[in-house]
Amino acid sequence: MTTKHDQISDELTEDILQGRYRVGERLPSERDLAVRFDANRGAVREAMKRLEQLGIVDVQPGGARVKATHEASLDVISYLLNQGDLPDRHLVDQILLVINSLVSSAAEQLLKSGSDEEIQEIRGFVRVFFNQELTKEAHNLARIQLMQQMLQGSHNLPLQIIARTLFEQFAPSMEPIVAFALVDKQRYAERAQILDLAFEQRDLAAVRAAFDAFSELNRAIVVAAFSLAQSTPGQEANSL
Amino acid sequence: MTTKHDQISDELTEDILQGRYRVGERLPSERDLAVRFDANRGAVREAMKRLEQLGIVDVQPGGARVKATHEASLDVISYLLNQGDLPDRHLVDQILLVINSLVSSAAEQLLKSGSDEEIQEIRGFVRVFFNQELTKEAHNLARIQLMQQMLQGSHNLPLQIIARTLFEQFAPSMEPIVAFALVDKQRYAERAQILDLAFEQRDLAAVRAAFDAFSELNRAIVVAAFSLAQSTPGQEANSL
DNA sequence: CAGACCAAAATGGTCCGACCAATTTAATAC
DNA sequence: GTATTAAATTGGTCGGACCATTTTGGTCTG
Repeated sequence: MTTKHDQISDELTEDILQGRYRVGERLPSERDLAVRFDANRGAVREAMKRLEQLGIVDVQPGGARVKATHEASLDVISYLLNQGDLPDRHLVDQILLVINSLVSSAAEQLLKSGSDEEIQEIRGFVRVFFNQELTKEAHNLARIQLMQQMLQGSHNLPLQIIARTLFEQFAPSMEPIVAFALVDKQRYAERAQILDLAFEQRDLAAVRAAFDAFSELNRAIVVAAFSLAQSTPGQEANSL
Repeated sequence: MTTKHDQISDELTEDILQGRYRVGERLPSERDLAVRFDANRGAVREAMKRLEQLGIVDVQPGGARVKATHEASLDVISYLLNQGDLPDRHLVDQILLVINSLVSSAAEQLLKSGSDEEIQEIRGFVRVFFNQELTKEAHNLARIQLMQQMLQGSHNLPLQIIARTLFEQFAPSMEPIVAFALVDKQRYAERAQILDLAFEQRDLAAVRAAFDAFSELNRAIVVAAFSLAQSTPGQEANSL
């Protein structure tokens, strides 16, 4: 069972992100919230601490005030994604773009300062895609691992943290979509060939281009999956 | 005055990030920490909530365990930056790279889906650099504003959040460096011209190239400032 | 001596009631 | 209507207490 202060913070986060409080508005006092959630004030305070860390609330003596979404921390993404039965398509698209950009940047740093061994290692992960007999699950895993390896090879801590944070919120939200994903393994294999070659030559521009082409496929999968998922009646009924 | 639980969480964060606890090791119990900080357990718990949110500690019944830095949240960056009297040069470099990559990605989205009006607006911020008579402060501000406008024009919330989070931690840490910054306004003007033209033609590749060239100047400033700052005896004595 | 077992100690999660300093609100005087 | 002031509210902190779970130590057993 989740702890009480987690329930409280989750529910309040929902409320706020759903816009049930206007920006700048004052939240009920901790004492009132304690009553509402049938909890002790201490538990409420721990929940508030989380909201504060999430960057959606500014708590000061006198009262806690709601902040604008764009002032929030990266961790709000998961909440934003999970507001409907399907994740918000537009937001998913934005995230995909950012991840792509980050991994691409990782590739750049990898090429600039990575050892030949590291490049070879990455190529190993690229070549996985040469095999078109992969199961769908194996293919999914391979895509993720390739990106993670590139991130790791960048030796750029902020980059790694950002990408991981983003991905950890993104992946679970995509669960309801993943069943509809159709992977064109052949095209992946083709583009992996190009990417592998670009790595071999350590040609930055070529790697970026090849990886962009590669990412394009990722995006295409998601787009197609969304269309399928939306045309299929989702048999959920999730409200509070 | 900062609150007590903030002091506690700051001090503990220092300890952990400094490596005074090994990864996986158990932190002292909340009761012991309360004694050490001469505080109530409630205050300690609020501090722990922050550490948990920072992603540097995993607290569970039985004890709180230290996590690895790469599992942390983006907010650790400021702590990592402020561990010496000068920010860590290598980390600064990494951050600069990431920010550049993000803004560049913003430019891409801006070009793809931005209205002509938005492009015009951005160009306004680019043209500021045509004026080589700017004061140093004005020039600093202009650089920041240009990036912010590009971010905003991307209409990509995750992108904006990431960039802002990064920047908010980065900027204050650079304070001790900024005095040593020397700005080559002429080169900025030259490159701004190119960037402006690229925007006018809405040529993605050109914008990216121009912006990269532009960012290169930003990076050069920092590199030079670091050299100056390090060769100048910093007359600080900052410990606890 | 190693391993299974069990009781005691320790730990986080929650609750209650209380006090303080600062802010907010309401009442009051001008 | 506005400045002043007093009262109510709010977050920050404290102390002590109970519970369920986890750790820890010791004991018994093979």
